[in-house]
Amino acid sequence: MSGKLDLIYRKLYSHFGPQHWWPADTPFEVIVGAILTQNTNWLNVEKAINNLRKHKLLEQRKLYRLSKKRLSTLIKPTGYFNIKAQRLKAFLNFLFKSYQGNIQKILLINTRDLRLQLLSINGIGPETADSILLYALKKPVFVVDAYTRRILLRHRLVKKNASYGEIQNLFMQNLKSNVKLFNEYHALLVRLGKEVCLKNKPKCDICPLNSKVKT
DNA sequence: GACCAGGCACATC
DNA sequence: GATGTGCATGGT
Repeated sequence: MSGKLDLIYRKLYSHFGPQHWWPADTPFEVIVGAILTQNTNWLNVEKAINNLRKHKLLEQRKLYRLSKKRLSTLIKPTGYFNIKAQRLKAFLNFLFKSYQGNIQKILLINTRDLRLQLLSINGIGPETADSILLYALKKPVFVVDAYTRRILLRHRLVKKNASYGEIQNLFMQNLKSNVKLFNEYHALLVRLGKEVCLKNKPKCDICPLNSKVKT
């Protein structure tokens, strides 16, 4: 399997090139985006983030002080705005109550414990926690999302009812543990899912995974 | 107008 | 542990 996952990565990278993830200026902006993008098109997330930026609110202390009501209005374009405002507030409460609002301080915690702490926050599930760990905090954790699952299923690399953890282990046990690799690999799977895997069912004729690696 | 998007919590069986 | 449902906007 390890060779297979390496091969897939090489095919994707040679086909699409680097994806430059995560599109954000600061770790805090990554975290906000990770919560806002739950089951939501990224274009809608950008509108919400730009609303926050425009009002100079894209900073943890400012959002911590902002009312939930006002926050939900600003993030309206993402959909689920009430629940997402609550989830952002839940994360901010965690950040300020446990780490005085200082993201550098949470970097001192070992990755396994930090992941458990993130998962204990209401509104942060496995994908959001892992996105925060990998893309905001640069920890070598593989992110599994709906595209990843769909693509692996399509190519018969996992069984239909595989859990999040099983899929994550598949990558983490068969690839070298490397932030840059995990970053690019997940981004490439999302790119593939958006552009190819959904639009060409069931044969996926133009799927780059069905072609030879370019040399 | 239907369908989908870089999930999650909660209820129920 | 598996399955179903609510949350909601904007693009195709």
